[in-house]
Amino acid sequence: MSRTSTAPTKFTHVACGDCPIRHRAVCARCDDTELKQLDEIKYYRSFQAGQTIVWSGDRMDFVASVVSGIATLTQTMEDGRRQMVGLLLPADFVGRPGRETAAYDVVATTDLVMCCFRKKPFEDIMVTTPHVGQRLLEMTLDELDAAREWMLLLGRKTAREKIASLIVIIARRDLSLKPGDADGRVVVDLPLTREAMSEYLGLTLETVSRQISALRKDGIIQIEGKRHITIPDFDRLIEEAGDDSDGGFLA
Amino acid sequence: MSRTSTAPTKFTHVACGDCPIRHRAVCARCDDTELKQLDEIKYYRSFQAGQTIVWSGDRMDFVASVVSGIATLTQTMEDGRRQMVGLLLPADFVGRPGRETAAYDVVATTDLVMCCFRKKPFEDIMVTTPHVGQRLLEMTLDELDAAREWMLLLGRKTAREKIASLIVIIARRDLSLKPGDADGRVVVDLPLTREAMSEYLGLTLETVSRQISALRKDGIIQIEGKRHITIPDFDRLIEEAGDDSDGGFLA
DNA sequence: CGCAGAATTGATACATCTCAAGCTGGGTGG
DNA sequence: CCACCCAGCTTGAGATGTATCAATTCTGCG
Repeated sequence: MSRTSTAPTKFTHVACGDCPIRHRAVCARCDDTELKQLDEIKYYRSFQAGQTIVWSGDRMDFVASVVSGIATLTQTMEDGRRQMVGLLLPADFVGRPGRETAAYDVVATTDLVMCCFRKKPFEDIMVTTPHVGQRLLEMTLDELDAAREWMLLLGRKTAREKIASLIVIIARRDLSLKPGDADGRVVVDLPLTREAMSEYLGLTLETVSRQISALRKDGIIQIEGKRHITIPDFDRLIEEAGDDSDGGFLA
Repeated sequence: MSRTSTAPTKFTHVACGDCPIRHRAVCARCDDTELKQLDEIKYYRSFQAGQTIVWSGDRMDFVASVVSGIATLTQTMEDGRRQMVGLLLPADFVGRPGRETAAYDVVATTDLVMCCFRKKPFEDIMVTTPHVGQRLLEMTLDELDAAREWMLLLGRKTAREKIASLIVIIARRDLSLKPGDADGRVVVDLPLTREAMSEYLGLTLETVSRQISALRKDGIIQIEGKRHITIPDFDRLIEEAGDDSDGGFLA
């Protein structure tokens, strides 16, 4: 259980007011009183890249927000086939109030910090104060929309479109944080291994690799190292993704 | 706009107390006062099988519950590829509070009756009373779970497993209404055409047809007409679906 | 009866998977 | 400090599952 190379930033107990995800997480709408209630039942946990946080079927006595880092939700079939069903970025919520056991494996893809709430008291807060439940509904509806977009990708897109779509999704999330020039050149670092991408996209790792190479050969993307991608023409990539073009970039 | 063959049951204005979905829909937890508020902003609409209720991108000034019949949510790509992303049964909710335009096509698969609420007043009720939002959160979390199961199907299952899974899903929903003998012989009527099944499963219509024939030849299912299916051994079908066996039948 | 929509079946093409062999870069121990 | 090692990745060749294109065959209904 010793720490490897990069020690994750230590959050022993950050005041909610100073929290980096204060305005986007499940607590976004809370007033000072509510925040204080949450503060009393919260604790931080850190995980190393690659670590499995929860196994599907495990008893889970907390819910949590991702503070920093990236985690995935994955389903596994008996014979080992795996499908990612959630990609959790900072501010995203993990766990389901009212459920005893985890429905999916939760894995830290990078070093990760989570703000955990003991489940029972969290459920109580949800009943007594409106803002947590309201925000959670909003976030869950967003996740459902994302899941449905993902279903279109899994059911109908070609391998090349899937790869292009994934890069677009990651690039957009990056752009939503640091503005950058809307249309032209875009630079992204993939936070996923080829294997994790294949689990996201419902492909094999080899097909992922081949299609990335193909996009590179066609000049749609440029690659340095394994993970660092430059997109010379973002609109061109969006076309490759097969998405309804209309943008929705700022919507 | 004339009525065809089977005229749907007419619900001009049913008292909420007598509503067939009273205890399962978004209003399930409402007390009499809340119910009365909803009653004031509701109206019924009927649709014929095959009719498109909403087009993706349309302005949508209501949200609704399915009262009877079946509807689908579908996404369409520019070149016409289509993926179903939602299958709505009685009590299921349509629309998203706080959103202006529809994100998906909504199509009546059978004759259909919906209980519609004007959006703005509905949103007001959600803010002022807790029970509607709480129930909607619960339902949305259930839908998200279903979507994630669906993603595993789309991303990792074979055509045969997809067909078997779909029959299991439909059979379970039927069983959850009328009890029936838990394990043995099960009888189902498919509420979907082969084409609708193909849109659900991310397959072509021809592959759906072939795999149904294959399951029939292997004795996993028996078919009378196009839609009526008998499952002599439900556990056998579940195996074919590739699902984690543990059941979860009554959970 | 005969039509039209729905479904089945066949032959072939093709995208992706599978199995297998190398490559690459960064960390480690000698 | 260098050689090795190994996880992550790339590339190749061939197998295979599903899509595509094209006839038929059903079935309910006018």
